[in-house]
Amino acid sequence: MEGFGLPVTLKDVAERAGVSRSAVSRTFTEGASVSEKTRAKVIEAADDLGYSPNVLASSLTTGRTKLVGLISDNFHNPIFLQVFDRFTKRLQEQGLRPLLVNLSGETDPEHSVRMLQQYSADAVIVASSTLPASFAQSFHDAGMRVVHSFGRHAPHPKVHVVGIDNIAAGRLAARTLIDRGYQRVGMMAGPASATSTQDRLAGFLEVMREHGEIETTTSFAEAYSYDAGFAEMSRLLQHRHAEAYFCGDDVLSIGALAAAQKAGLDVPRELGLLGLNDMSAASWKNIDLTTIRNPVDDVVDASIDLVVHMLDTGTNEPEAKLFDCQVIERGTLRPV
Amino acid sequence: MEGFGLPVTLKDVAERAGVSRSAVSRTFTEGASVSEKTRAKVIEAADDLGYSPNVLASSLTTGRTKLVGLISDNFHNPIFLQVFDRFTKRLQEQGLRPLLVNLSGETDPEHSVRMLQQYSADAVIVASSTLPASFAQSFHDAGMRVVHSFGRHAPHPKVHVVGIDNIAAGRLAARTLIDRGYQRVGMMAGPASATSTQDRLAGFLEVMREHGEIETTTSFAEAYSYDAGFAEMSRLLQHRHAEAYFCGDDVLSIGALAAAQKAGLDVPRELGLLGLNDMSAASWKNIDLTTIRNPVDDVVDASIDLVVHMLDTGTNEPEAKLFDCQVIERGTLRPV
DNA sequence: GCGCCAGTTGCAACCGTTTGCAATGCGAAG
DNA sequence: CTTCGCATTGCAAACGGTTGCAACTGGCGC
Repeated sequence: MEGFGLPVTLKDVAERAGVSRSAVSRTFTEGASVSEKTRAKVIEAADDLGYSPNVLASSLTTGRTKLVGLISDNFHNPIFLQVFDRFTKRLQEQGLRPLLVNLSGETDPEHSVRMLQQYSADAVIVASSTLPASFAQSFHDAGMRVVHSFGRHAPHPKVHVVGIDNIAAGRLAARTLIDRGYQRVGMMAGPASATSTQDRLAGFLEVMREHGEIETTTSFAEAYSYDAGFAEMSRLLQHRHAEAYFCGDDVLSIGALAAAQKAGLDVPRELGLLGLNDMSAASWKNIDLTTIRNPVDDVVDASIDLVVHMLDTGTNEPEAKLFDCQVIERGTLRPV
Repeated sequence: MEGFGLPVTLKDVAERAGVSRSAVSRTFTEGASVSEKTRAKVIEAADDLGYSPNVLASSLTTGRTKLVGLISDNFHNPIFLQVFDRFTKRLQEQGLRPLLVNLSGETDPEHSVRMLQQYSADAVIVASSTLPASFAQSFHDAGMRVVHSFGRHAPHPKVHVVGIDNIAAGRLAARTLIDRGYQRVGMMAGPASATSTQDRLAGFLEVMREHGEIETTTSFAEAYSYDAGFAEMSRLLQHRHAEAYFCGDDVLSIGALAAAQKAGLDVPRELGLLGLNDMSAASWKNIDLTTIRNPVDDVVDASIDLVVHMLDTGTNEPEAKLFDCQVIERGTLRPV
């Protein structure tokens, strides 16, 4: 059980155990035909030498690397730390290895496709609530197995999608504000280009249209960030504003909250705020944000299930799994 | 430039270009001898077929995978999202690929060593401020190149270490509190087992010992988390407590801040709080935490420089790079 | 004691690439 | 027109594994 620098190979083990290389290979591959006797000899020799099979070499013939591309463009939103945590843990449990790709600004999939092909990744997980469906689809077109996590449910999807039902979340937000009797409401959305923004807004407006008596306004922050939320809310507060806002997500809400406080408004008495995600900071007592919870763990788990299933069965019938959200009552919205 | 499912190999390109496989290989490897004419033919054929060389296969002969293990046990502290962001970006810029490993509780390196060996990672980055030096060293012992980021500077290190000077940070914290005239100070540290905690505490106490006139106390939170900070500060406030606390890190500080507010204490008038890290939430106006900034970007960049240097030159003379910290003035400490 | 079969084993080819080496072509110098 | 040298090329053997196939083994029933 040593394992020092000098890489020990199949051949070394075979020689020491006095068997053929095939025998060694077979004792390390599930369900291959080896007698208990030789297996024992091999195991012993392997342990002595500190051998562990080279996955990459075996991938050449088996075609499986157990590498899974984990692509995201969201390295600023704290909720994504939870996402990465869960993804990595769960993938590891399945014996899969996350190859992390930081899209950071890049919006063209070509480069990522290329590089994941070079590493013959077994599958790709696109973890982003802002990228369009076409992005994930590029991987599919390149012949890779892919699931889009936190993505949008397209009408005729070519790839697996799992996420939250953003339209339903928008509706839920609207109903939540209505139930609390607000007469003037607004949505302070994220960047208009994000698919999540579009859907949340659509759901929100859909319900509000049924309530003509309630004055409804809409605006867009420049990014899903604290600063953008602060800036946008500061702007809104300069004029006649709504009594309560559904914000695109939690960081946006927190920025908005800070702006409200700075303007001397009492939250929730004078201004209501509703977030989305329920990132851990939302529950901090010095934030205490009422928000719609994003069941991150469920989304991740379902994504991994799909990945594993694809890998096991080879099938690729695109599936869409959308989870519902629920509101978490805290201190930034007045009670019903 | 197609690239559909059916993987296209060196051989395919060679046939289409009417050259040998070696020729193709050579046009894709830096500084190999190929004439412009054949190179052109090869490039064209490759483009037509959508070929990109299989890194894994080539790694077999070259011994380089361009895979870098990125190991962390810190998937809860928001500062680490910044860390991952920077690491992934910078690695990508260098043409390296981060293979993310989530230690999550596991404290034994053996498993990770094994798996990174199986993938013949070119190098390993251990990104953790809590793991002992021995952890990173295991990778060294297994013959891998490794740098420990955010680690502790050991007297005779076997591996590269880059991080912040936690002892100096502790000293700085002490001086900061002293300068502001606090007469009773405390350190609310993180878990005693974390190396960062030990060093910060040591530095803090070192300076305080020179100031016998100032009453100094120490306590440990159970984790580097909001909840632990809240709990520990709540406990402290039940008895006679210090006028100002240096907290183990920012999340701990924020928990402490919440506890202070809940107890009706005015911060900073009745209680001073000093954090460490300067994670992005610290600058939110509704937190506004005075804190010691952790130059995360510098640490990451220096780590990557070391990795690249090791990969280029093969040398492995262990080096320690420690960065200094500075305090960021905000609203949780009274002015000098 | 013989034949049969299922379970083991090793051989050798292959996975997609790199690379040492020898063979080739070519231009320039004599 | 030789000769020489260098740049270019292809062959074939690696790299560390897997796997189809044929040869072998042993145990069993007859």
